[in-house]
Amino acid sequence: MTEKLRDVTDSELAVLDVLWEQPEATIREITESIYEDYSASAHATVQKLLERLEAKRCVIRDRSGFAHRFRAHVERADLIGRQLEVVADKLCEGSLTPLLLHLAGRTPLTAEERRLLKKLIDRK
Amino acid sequence: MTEKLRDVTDSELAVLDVLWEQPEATIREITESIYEDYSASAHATVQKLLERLEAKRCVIRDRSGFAHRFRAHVERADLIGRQLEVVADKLCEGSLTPLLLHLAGRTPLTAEERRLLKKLIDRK
DNA sequence: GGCAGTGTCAGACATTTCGTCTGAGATGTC
DNA sequence: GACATCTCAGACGAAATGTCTGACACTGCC
Repeated sequence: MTEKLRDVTDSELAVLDVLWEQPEATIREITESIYEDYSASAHATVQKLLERLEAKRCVIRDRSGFAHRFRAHVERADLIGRQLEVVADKLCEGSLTPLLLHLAGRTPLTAEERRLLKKLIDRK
Repeated sequence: MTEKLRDVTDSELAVLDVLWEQPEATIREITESIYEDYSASAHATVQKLLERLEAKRCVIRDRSGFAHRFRAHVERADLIGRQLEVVADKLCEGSLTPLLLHLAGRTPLTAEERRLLKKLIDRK
């Protein structure tokens, strides 16, 4: 379904961060969130980032109004999952299990997190 | 210590794969492992990849002989850890815990892996 | 000593990606 | 009509990446 959807850039991520904060926004609003001083070129830059994010299916564009409105089409968790798959493909022949074991061995956890984690593992 | 050590490319990874298989190798040996037919240009390509891997401190070069000999300076697990950190930095403010929880929720596991995993979580 | 084979190294090259920016033109407001 | 605001197409430079060439050094054998 999701087709290609290659990696998301840091700059693109900044745009997505805005869209994860509020349900939808125009280019102008996003630009003002990201750059401290608004300018025509900053606007154009954000426009280009959104264009690429749309191509990557990370964003949905509503063209009905004069100024287009954008909504996030992926959650942060989707991106996390995707990135983890990329790592697994590169280094573990696609299996996520080694990543899980790796993290389990060296991530500092609170007692509460341990409990939750074990519950997740046993879920079926 | 490890300085910059940026991301490792797929082609560079192919070189590292060879070096993870055998303790050390010359450029010629690596080239013959990767490309089906050896050629001067393939040799030069591998040379360049090794040069970059050396700059990234992923490989150690022994210049004492006529043909240099190379050894891996990172383990596959190091790279896994590094990549996971990159993902965490990009998407989870540097924390590995979300990654762990994410994976725990959706990685298919055998009973044996479950057992091992819980042991890892409780260690310490 | 000379020569063929093999090395290293420096650097060029085309391609792609990424962030930035400009200009043309459409649409809205007053 | 004048002006602000928007989209869109496209150019731009910098950087990364994989590939390749040419110049030169070392080894070993005749």
